[in-house]
Amino acid sequence: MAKNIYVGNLPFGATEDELRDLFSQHGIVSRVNVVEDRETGRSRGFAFVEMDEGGDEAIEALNGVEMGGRTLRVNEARPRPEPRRRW
DNA sequence: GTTGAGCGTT
Repeated sequence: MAKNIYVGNLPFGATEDELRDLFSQHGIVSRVNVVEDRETGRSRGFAFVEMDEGGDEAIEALNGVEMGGRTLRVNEARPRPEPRRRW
């Protein structure tokens, strides 16, 4: 089962491709999602990375590392707040 | 700068 990871304090210059490449060094990345403001289209400074394998190792290895002058915050993501309706 | 969004079904 995949592990969902939250990555905060991101430099605004960080992209999904960079995150995928970074996390791939510690496991298998199944999905990456940089969160941006839907009204402005600018980065909100955090992202989510889903990993099939090595998620725990990646969190330990990457939490607190510097990227673009910012110290990343990495930990397991919380469940989503919004109760999206499905059909 | 800190815990996601859109489609009208994915």
